[in-house]
Amino acid sequence: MSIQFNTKVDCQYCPIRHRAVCARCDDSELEVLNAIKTYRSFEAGQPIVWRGEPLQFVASVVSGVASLTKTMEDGRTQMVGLLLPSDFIGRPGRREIEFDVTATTDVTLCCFEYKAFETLVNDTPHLSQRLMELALDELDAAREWMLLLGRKTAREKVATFIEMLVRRSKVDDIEGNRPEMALPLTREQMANYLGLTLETVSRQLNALKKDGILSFTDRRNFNVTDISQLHLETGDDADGGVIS
Amino acid sequence: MSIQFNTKVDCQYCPIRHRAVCARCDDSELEVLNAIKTYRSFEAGQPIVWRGEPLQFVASVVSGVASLTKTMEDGRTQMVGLLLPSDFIGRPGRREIEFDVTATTDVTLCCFEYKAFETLVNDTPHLSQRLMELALDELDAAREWMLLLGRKTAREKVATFIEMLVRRSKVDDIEGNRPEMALPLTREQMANYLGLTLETVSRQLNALKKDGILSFTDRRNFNVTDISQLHLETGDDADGGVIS
DNA sequence: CAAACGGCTTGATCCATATCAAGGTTCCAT
DNA sequence: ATGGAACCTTGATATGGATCAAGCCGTTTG
Repeated sequence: MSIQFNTKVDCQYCPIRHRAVCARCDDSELEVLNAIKTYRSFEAGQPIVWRGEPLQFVASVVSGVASLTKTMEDGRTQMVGLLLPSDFIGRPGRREIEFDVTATTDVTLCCFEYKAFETLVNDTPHLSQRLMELALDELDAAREWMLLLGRKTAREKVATFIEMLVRRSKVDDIEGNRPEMALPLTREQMANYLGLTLETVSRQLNALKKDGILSFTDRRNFNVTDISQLHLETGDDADGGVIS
Repeated sequence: MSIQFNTKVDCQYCPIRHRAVCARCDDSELEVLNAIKTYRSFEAGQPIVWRGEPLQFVASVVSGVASLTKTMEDGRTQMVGLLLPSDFIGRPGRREIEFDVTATTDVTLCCFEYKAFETLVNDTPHLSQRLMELALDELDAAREWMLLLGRKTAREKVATFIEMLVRRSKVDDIEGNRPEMALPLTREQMANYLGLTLETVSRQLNALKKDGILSFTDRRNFNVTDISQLHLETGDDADGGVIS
């Protein structure tokens, strides 16, 4: 099965309304976006955009996870970004990108035709400001990841990745319990994100499990059993840790 | 000696006029910038901004090289950016940064008081557009570096660094000869940029010299003797190589 | 001028992670 | 239900780069 064109949800009920590129838009601006947007779905594993291919659309991730990857001639691969719900694909003035975008889980995108969106951005400070914020957030994230790739140990890398997943999908229930979470990536994809091999990722995940920091219900679903210890394992500043 | 406040150069004669944040500005916009700008110099090794400290000014690098570094509690350090002439320090809406900015050579900055600049950006699309371009360029560079840090060998890392220096300081003379260049970083700083140790950097530089790719007049000054071989050593796509 | 210091090189050794290899589990297609 | 493919685990071994160590060079300091 190929790309799905789905029924679109009204912006007012959209789960990413307050974090996506439209976050600052008022009701009338939202109406314009609502009119031109289309939804598309991609199954896990499907390519969304190839490197160098001119973008037909820009989009917000509504649900699911997509990855940005760079590949060397000999096959070495580095993931350079992970797109979670509310993250944005595409930038004004850049019709081409120099990495591949792939759905790593089933993904639904809220798409805008490239040219129409660009025009809209020029007329809508609320959009262009938010786009700048999103770009700067990504820049911060990329630099944080440079520290991880260049200086952290395998254990620190894996712990940091898990902690990031927890932070980005903050949906503790009322009690503050952490519901079970799913790893959105295979061991190999995690390895490509963390600059490791899949064997090392597997060993480190099992080490964190053995040390009582994570528990697994199966290979993809886990709970964080000791969040403050997890934080200590990331190598990041001691203070950032939240005892919950 | 501390920070120097220098006489400022008129924008019309400014060496970074066409690449810096002001690149798209017209004459009248330039006049406004000219009126509010100040020059400051920092000696090699001096801090420019500390992590977490509220920015007093934003600035373009006019000459010299500055670095952005992140440091872990135990002292592990990763350089997350290298600012060469025309690069910009500071972003609208972000009064604090989470890395240190340091002069690695003697540096001259073209500074704008934070609040005044922010106001100007809001009223000047030529500025805000250019600021977005610069941010996206940095994002591209950061992602390129993620590939380097996560997947390249020590030799590829060093070759990539040298090639980047050559590319960014493109000033071949009329014959296309490459004049002697200076390394703007110590071995230790290069190591922190490349995710290596200083010993490994030293060994790889000497290996490139032994293989006839670089030649050194002293420890800091070198020539590229085989630019196409240098490119091959970077591990990047075969086509990007320019035979000059 | 000597001494101290920062930056760099070079050699010897070590070790974290890669690589190689084999087998297990889950899920899907026939 | 059977076979196969994708994914994951685990063990044995190899290795690139880190670490430890010593000494050199050039420059600054006393």
